[in-house]
Amino acid sequence: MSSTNFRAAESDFAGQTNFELSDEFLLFNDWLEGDPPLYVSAFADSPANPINEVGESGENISPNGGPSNGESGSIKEKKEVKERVAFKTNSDIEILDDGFKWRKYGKKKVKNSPNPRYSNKTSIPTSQIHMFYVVLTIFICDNRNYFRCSVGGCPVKKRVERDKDDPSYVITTYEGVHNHQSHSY
DNA sequence: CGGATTTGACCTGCGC
DNA sequence: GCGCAGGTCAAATCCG
Repeated sequence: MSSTNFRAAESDFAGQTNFELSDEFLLFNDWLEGDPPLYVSAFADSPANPINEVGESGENISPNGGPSNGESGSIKEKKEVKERVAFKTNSDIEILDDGFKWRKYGKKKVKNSPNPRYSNKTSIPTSQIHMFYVVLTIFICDNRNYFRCSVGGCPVKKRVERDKDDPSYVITTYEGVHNHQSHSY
């Protein structure tokens, strides 16, 4: 499953301009070889290339048709399009080891999530049912976490969140290219 | 004690 | 102009 599917995704993006395969692809490939139960797909996510998801056999399953040729569309020209790679991973854990060291710098609650989950506010007195309800109402949410590569001067950022449509999937979005090798080397 | 994480505040862009 | 949401900052806190 995984690695074949993943390589299909890789080749799918290989022809795109504005898009360069980075070390994460190779590291994820290695990681998948060791953990075959996980399903992983990859898709491009940039203003010029909204979402091109890759199916099991590598075919493009995006409703927008085939992979973009990368030419900039009508999106705001002033906004620089950084290289961005997103991984969709079927996993219970949200923080996957991709061979790089990350420093968390922010967290956001995703509003109106169709798949609400409880936050980690666990110290709720269960005897107080009313309060329990109130607290849950306030804190039901999904979180989006923001990370920066902890290597000084490296511009790479990563964003981790649950898939809105299927909470069993974790979407990890990488932005930029590392200017160094991973710590696993 | 130093590095990592948490979390509320702040900034910015966008739609109405 | 205003409100909202996404993204980032930075002080406080945690933890090895």
